[in-house]
Amino acid sequence: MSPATGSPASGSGTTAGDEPAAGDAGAPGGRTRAERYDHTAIERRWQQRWAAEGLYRTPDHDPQRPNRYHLTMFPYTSGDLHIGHWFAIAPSDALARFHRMRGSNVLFPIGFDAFGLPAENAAIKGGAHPADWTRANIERMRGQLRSMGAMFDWSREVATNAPDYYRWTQWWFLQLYKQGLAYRHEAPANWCPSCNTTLANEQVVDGRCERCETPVEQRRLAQWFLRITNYAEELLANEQLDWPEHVKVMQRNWIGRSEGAEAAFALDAGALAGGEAEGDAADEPSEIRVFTTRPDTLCGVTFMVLAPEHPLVERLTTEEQRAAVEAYVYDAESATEIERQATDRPKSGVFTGSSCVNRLTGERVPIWIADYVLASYGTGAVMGVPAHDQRDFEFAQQYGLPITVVVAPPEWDGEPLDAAHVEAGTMVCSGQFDGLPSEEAKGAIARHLGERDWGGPTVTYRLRDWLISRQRYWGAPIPIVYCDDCGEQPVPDAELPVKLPYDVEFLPTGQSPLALSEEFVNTTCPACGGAARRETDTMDTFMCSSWYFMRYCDPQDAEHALSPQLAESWLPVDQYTGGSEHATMHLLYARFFYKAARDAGIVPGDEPFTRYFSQGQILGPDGRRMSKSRGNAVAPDAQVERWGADAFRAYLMFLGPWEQGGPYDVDGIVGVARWLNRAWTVATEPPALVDGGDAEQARALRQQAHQTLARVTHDLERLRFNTMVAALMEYTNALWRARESGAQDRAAWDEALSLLALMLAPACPHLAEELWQRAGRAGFVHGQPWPEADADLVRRDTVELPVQVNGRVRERLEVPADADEAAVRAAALASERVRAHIEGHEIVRAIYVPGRMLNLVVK
RNA sequence: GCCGAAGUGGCGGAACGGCAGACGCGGCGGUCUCAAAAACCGCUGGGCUUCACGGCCCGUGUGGGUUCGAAUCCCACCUUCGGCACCA
Repeated sequence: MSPATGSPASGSGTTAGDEPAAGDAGAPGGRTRAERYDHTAIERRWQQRWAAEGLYRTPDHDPQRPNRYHLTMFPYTSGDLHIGHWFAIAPSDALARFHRMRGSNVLFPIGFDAFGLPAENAAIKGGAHPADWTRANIERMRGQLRSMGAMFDWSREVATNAPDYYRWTQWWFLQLYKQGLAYRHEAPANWCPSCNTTLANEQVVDGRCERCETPVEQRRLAQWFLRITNYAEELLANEQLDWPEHVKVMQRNWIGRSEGAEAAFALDAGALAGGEAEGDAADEPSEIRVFTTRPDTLCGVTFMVLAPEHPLVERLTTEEQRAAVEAYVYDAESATEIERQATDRPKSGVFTGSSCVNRLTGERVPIWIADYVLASYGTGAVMGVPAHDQRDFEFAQQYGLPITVVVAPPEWDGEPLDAAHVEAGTMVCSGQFDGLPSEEAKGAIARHLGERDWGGPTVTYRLRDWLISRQRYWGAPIPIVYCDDCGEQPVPDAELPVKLPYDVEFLPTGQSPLALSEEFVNTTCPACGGAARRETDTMDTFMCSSWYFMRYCDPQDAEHALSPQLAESWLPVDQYTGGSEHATMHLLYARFFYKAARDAGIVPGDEPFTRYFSQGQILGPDGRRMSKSRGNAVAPDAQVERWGADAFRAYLMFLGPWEQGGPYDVDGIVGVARWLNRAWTVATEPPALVDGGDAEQARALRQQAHQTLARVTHDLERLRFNTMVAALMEYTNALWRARESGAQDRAAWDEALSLLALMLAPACPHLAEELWQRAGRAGFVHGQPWPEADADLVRRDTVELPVQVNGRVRERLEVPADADEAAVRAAALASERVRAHIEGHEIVRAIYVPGRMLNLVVK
């Protein structure tokens, strides 16, 4: 087995005979016949050599190097790799390489997110089976990924559709089930009529399906949910994570914590109209609970509103109102989410005929239903306080309901309001709470409710439990069996995986395709051995991607999803990179998964991704999202073929700050290509070299090299790839000029070229390797330690110091970097140009920042 | 409506409160060539001025402010992009 980290001895610089003659480029003073920079041959050669020598195989432990886990989001198997993949992966690879050279045993794995709708949709269009389509795509994408020259450890590749992967996805589901975090529940669910499946809340964007933009409807179905809400508070506490602030804010907004109170409104005993049909009085509710962030307004309640889907609606509806209520409920349920959520239409609702009692005041208020109340938030019921909530105000106006002010606006004269007063004020008409500032009354009333068991202070989240059931074929089957006698039963671990059958009519019909397969459905009960039926829904693919980074640590383990030892040695991920479009989906789900795994004692720490960086989005040359239909897509393969992977990688890094993204200018890459050609020429056609050359010139060259090294190192540390490339370009230009200026000191020149290859290694791994090898150095450049910049050389001895008069630059002086103020001031006053501006004025002040500038203030 | 990020040459962008425009694209002029491409060399924010070297003024979305000094910090506004939104 080859050494995993490419120790210097393992791959010697001598090359096999399959390479073009390196020429005698290194010959003293030799300007030999020019050899072109042949990126195609170079890249192919080194990719083969690295693979053959196992350079990037990462051992689980290395006695010399600490483990470090770098991860880039794995691609979906949608077909060809697009430029966005390159933009996401190339800088990540550069970063991983940098940390590897800095001495870590870096794990940088890759795999495929392979289950999900696109495979089925493509299959429906093209006729190929999703499994075959996916396999073909993986094969093609593997080749494209290899063309990047990234340091992936391919021995750890995972694909989420492989039975030995989804076996463990199913195991995770059962693990969560055992932890009480997975449950089946019948409720109205988001339904995409085009994809023919339910969707998680996170997958509904502006009332439309995240994938196909079809307006989402509600359907009442029994579905599997994961209790992500159990972790709402912990997921909210993300301040300490080293993540982009905007992503943390998005997650916090998504979780949406609201502090307030729950209040129970009393129902009359036997008041429920539908009660007799449902049977015993024991389960007859005696109250309606509401959630409010404004307990201070409780005495201003003049009506109660339930969501049309509220479970009590039917029983609260009186005979006289039944027709109207049923018509309203029907309309509300058949409306799309977009229609339901439109805020600009007038409020509507229907009276149920029943009433309830506000226990705080003893007042009786009518119970209405209205579609502005959401069944899925809070308790699905709200107290109507028209004086202090604009929605309730509009509703009260619409239906002539009373408006009672209980929080008096400052200077209020008792006149009726023309809009809700939602700000703070002084309590009125609220009995014992009168006179209190409303902010204080909030807590006082909430506590009052708690003391009497009428509710009390509480916290509500916008976050809903994660709906993971999908009525589609191409996913991991949910490992549950239903038995008439024993009910819902988990499939025993030993029977996993529950295999997804190949031979199934997978066209989506709204019914789960697996339900059509007798062979799949019919099974025996794990508890009693009797006949039973399998769950036929599959899991949301976000389940598969919530733990893939764990599997990379232990990809072949047949006994565990991952072993505790390997979890301990690799997790959590040190550096994660990927797009922030996953802020409230994958990144939130993965955090939830990790916390559940932690509670099960499987993984260390509390968070899966210690540090996360989100790159921006790469756009088409026209500044719009790239897409084939727009005709503005740039194919990476063509760029690689024409310019080489190294040039393409470097150009993607050079475009701008990585977190920003931006348009891809197809013409701009020539600048990078020119740069690499120059680097090639500088390295392969050196100037005349002499031992003991001009000392001053040699020092200047070494200074250039070490100053660049300091910049490049700093830029890599802060993920500023664009300025790293710019620094390398400047350095190459400096070497170019040095080469033109005549003979160079041999030692200085060799060091300068060696540093060039080392500094190129993260961004342009193939060219760096080629130059390293041509310089006759041992081992792979990627096995070398990252060089240390010499502080003495980085420091500048003299600086060009601007001299300002009243803040305007009038002169530039070449002075020693550590010159004292008196010396600089004297030099400044000796300057003709400075004198011209201070003549006839008095110098009242001077500000000197050593090494930066001198400012003379005159009057 | 609420929250967040960003506005700098023709373009992408650089710039610990201290020389605005690094680096690159494009453009202009030149070398090489029969020619073109490639490559290389020089110039390239605007205005005024000088035979010239040079000098002066303006300039980082707009308007104010803090400071010896502001692209950078503060306030208000405008625009663009992203997120959330009948969430009680």
